[in-house]
Amino acid sequence: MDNIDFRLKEKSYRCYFELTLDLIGGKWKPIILYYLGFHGTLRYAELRRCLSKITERMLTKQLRELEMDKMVNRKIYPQIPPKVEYSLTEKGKSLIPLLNQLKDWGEGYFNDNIELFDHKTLELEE
Amino acid sequence: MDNIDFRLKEKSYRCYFELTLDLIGGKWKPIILYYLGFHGTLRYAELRRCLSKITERMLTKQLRELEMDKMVNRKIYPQIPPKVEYSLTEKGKSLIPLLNQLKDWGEGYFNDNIELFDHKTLELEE
DNA sequence: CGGAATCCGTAATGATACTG
DNA sequence: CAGTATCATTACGGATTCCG
Repeated sequence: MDNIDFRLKEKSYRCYFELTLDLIGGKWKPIILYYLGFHGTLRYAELRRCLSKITERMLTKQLRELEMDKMVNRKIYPQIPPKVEYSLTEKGKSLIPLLNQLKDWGEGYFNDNIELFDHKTLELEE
Repeated sequence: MDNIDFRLKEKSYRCYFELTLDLIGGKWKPIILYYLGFHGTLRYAELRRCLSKITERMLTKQLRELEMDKMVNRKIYPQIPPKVEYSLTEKGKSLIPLLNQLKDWGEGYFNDNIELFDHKTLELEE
């Protein structure tokens, strides 16, 4: 049982960048936000397929935190079998341009150092 | 003894964003890069003070990886007591505008939700 | 289908010495 | 000062079971 209260209350940061990292940093949150931004709306199992290496436990945990922080919406369809859709909130969407810039930066890094990478480094699907 | 070879060789990513995360993601690299960008050049102990909660082991490990990935320069002064200065490479510097945008985003999040934060959340030093 | 709960093993990280 | 080495702790992954 995590705190229902605001997650970040009583935390302390030395600069706004540290706050940003607490909100959207870590191993999984950036890529979850990126794929949600890229696809718009995804069901739980679709999201899981996007992040092929994540475990269900971690995906659920990260989604709950992102939900608490008002970064993602969780829409439950009360039916059997259940259906749950995840999407970005407005706050979450405001992050998309920055995430895309980071993706472009990675592409630039790749092109600038292409001789160092294996030719199978990228299996792009976009 | 880590591999002297290129760290990212033989890895595989589904999109450039995943490559970006492998280069500069994780718990410590973003904030290390941010503070190096903010201050320009920092000695090992100065950097450690910036990231008050990092252990020496983690700081060293992250710096070595960033160095391998050509994100950070490590300049050793052969003297006693030793002196080592860290700074961003050109590739690293190209990231600064994006990191600053992320900082601004965090500031926006804070201002939009200021009633949810404790008044002691930020102890800004900038 | 979308989880939650559990048990267990391993990998990542932390705390605390200690050193050239 | 700038790290290493060692050991302890925690986080995380994997598999399984269960449920509305």
